[in-house]
Amino acid sequence: MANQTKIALLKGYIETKGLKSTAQRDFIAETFFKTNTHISLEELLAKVKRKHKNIGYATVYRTMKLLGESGLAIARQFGDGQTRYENLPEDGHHDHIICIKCSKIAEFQNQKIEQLQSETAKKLGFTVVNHKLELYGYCADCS
Amino acid sequence: MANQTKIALLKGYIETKGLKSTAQRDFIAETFFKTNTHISLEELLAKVKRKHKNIGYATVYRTMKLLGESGLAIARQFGDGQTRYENLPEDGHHDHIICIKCSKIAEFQNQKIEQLQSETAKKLGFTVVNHKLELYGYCADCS
DNA sequence: TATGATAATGGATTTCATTTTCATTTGCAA
DNA sequence: TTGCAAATGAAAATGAAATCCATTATCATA
Ligand SMILES: [Mn+2]
Ligand SMILES: [Mn+2]
Ligand SMILES: [Zn+2]
Ligand SMILES: [Zn+2]
Repeated sequence: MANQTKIALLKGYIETKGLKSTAQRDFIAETFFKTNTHISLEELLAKVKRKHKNIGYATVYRTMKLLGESGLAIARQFGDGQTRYENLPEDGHHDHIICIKCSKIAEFQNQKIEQLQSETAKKLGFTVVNHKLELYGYCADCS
Repeated sequence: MANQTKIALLKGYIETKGLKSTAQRDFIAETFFKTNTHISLEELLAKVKRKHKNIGYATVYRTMKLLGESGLAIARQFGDGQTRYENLPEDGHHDHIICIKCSKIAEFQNQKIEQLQSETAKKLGFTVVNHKLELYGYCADCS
């Protein structure tokens, strides 16, 4: 999805929620849409501050929360105590494997696992809305 | 595993680490071994304080960290910002499914999922040490 | 049993990520 | 334009967890 499309979707979301579009939100969102990592709020704020020194922590937090709610960003927590956000992947949902030595993050998709999850949940009477699957171990370089 | 066995294992672990056995550690560990939920440190501290008012939260934190390291307790984080601990399951590793309405937690085991995880990791050059799989959704009562 | 080295304790303090507060500014519908 | 609800940003508050430090406990050795 093109970043311009995302910005349009964001404006739509903001409108339906009765919120207001602001220069700060636009700039923070644009800055985020250009990233391609699992970026922390601290890192994103630093990027934002390069052009707009006066934008504060709270606005970045608030904007990213909004992007998360709207489905235009995915919040991730890899156990280091910091929330990270990533852009929507082009090819749908993925999960992560994290190196416990060098913190490298690899992504994977496995339709079979997803299916088994649903089946397992069904047996327990649950309906799955979302899930978190993280593998931790050593990457090729570190093992 | 019997709680007495666990206490013995803990003492062994403490010894090999060059640490010391104390009345507080023993009592905190015993109290924890008697639980059968995913207990938060706050809840555990409350239980501990019923008998020993002067035991502080720092000691509970430290003791549970020790139990986690020794493998006698499993630390869990279900996304509510609090670390929870659970006792070793009798029948080996399990994962969780959490109701996003009533917070009910169900446990499950699925050997096929575990196997697919290893295979997936292998393809990416990783060796899995541990993993986190949590399903979130609605339980039978809440859907 | 006393001693001394070392680890543990617990209350207080600090850290760190995140949230909230609040005075001020901004967006936007009428 | 103007009214006013929403947003902003600096600062303070929050809450979980870690750390500090004076005191206490453990334990091997004398
Ligand atoms: Mn990712
Ligand atoms: Mn469990
Ligand atoms: Zn690595
Ligand atoms: Zn429920």
